Amino acid sequence: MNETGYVHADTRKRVTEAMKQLNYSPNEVARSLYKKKSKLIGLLLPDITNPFFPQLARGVEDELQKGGYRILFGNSDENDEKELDYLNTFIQNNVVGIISATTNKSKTNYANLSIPVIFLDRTSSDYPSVYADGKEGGRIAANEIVKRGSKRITLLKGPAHIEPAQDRFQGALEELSRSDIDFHVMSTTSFAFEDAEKWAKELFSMYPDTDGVLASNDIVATAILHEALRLGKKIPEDIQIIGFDDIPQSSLLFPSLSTIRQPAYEMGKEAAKLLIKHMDKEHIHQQQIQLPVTFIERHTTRKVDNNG
Amino acid sequence: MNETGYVHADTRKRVTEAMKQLNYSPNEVARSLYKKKSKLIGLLLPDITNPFFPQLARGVEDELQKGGYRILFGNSDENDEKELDYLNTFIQNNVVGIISATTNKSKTNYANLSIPVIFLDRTSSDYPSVYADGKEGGRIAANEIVKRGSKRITLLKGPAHIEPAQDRFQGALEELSRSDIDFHVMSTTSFAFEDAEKWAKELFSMYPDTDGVLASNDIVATAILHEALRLGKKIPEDIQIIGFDDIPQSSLLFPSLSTIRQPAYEMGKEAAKLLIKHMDKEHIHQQQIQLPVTFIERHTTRKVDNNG
DNA sequence: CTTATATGTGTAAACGGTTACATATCAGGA
DNA sequence: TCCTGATATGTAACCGTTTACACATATAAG
Repeated sequence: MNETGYVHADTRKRVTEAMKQLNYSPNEVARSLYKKKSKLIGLLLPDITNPFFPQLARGVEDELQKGGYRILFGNSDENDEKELDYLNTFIQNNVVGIISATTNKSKTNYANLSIPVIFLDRTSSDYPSVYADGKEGGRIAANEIVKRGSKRITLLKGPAHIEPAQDRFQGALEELSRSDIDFHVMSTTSFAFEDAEKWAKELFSMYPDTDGVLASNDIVATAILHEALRLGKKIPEDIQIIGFDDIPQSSLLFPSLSTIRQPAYEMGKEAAKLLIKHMDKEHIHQQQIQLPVTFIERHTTRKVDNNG
Repeated sequence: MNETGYVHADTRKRVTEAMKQLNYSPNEVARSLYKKKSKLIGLLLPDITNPFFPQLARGVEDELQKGGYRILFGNSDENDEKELDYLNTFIQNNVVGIISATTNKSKTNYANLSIPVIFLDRTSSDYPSVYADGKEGGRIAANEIVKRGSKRITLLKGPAHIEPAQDRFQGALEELSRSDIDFHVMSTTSFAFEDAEKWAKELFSMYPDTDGVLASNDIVATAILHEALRLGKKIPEDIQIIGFDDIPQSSLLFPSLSTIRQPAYEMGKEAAKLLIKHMDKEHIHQQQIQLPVTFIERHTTRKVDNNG
């Protein structure tokens, strides 16, 4: 007997002792079946192998664990079919909520769900979501690199289907357009390091006199950094590089990477908190939580120089 | 009707169509309740935020996903209570198997489980397990650094409660003892980068003339590398460093890190395969799968020199 | 016509909990 | 004595499947 009715202290004790003796633990499956509710939530990430996501995942877990929730986990690889597949098994297993960092553009996969869904690292006007201010991040990056004297900037545009990549690109584009600096845009279609190495080579062969690169994320920035070093360029004297995300390894590079930091762990936590509020049917004021982004000055950018 | 009895093709078609129209999908919870079996497996890792583990996790997922299994995921932080807690909820949710990369020494937590358990990145004589040959890795590392001319070696001993850390230490110790090289051992108690930075400082203040470091893993090696660089040492001329694991960022460091590679992704896959075999009650020949380890020569070690 | 086989329908128990409700006992207060 | 509240016990329906089995019908083979 949990919660209701009159239970004498002695009886309660006898029962708990019996439970211990038989080492009984309630079957969550049966409970879930009757209640049509479990203590499970679904977490869908593009690829846990991408160093940005473990932080997110950990934030989510740490927060959900406090509420006694457990995580059903899947990698979507940004593949619509896989995503739908996971979503189905999530609901088949009676999850009470979903946190998704991946999405088909239209979000049709999520339209008919009767449980709360939080988008993480993704924006949405229809669904609650938690994300960093990518556009502002792009602006900051552009502003900082210009302030530090780069004159021929290459702006890397991330994969078109990845929302946050486009936001940061737009922000940077906006800011660069406002300046009187020469720049060109180079489009990339993946965030994999092996691909990034190719873009890096291409960049320096097409635009050998580039003296500033705004990378679409830290992985791409790392590839650029490597290639620049390989070509004998001095960093940050000959070329400045600013990344995006501030994944853990960025501070470990040499020279360490200046970047725009997204607070990944906090984003995960916030998403979990927001989900719990939704599941508790609390009245929610803020459906969209935008976290701030900060410039982390390290050694791929020069010290700021007031003379330009 | 699945499988049994006579079903006319037409009827089958009518049924599937009806399913589609009502967009019915079977409730796994009810199914699981009756069968006392789910399609869920529990995956327990120390900390997904440690760059070694995402690869493992991905290997596990990719393989299990093929068999239609889904993952209930938890981070234990090598904390016995947390581990036990997750184990309990795993069984309460009718998981059909567990893959664990974490353990209380005695493995008492696993003693009374009626479902197959595979230890991953951990050795065990009582349970099936998948791990890399850490001892041999330690030997190789010691041999390679000696071969390349380091004369005053510091051997870093990882946290005592982490099995693989001890294996690689023993291997290196054995090999160094056999040589006529001076070396000293320094004990560390964590793999966190922030702590590693402290050991690095301590190492160079205690043994300033060290010309070779065998690190307990790549994170620690990275910290050593940083500190050496900060002190103005030339790498690999003044000091050679060999890491362990070959986490993705090791090739991205500057100079890039020579290390002993563990095939993390494959280890995850093998563990999943072995688990599936156990669940299918196949007769298992090899309960312990040891994967080979390889020396990855990069730029924190000198080119091999036959003169010593 | 009988029988075997193919196909379809219907009923009910079981899985392990939760919830509702009915009932029984016993104390103390009116 | 009667009533009320605290405590304890018992019964049954329900959650959505799976499985077993009984029964009905049609068609083809002997």
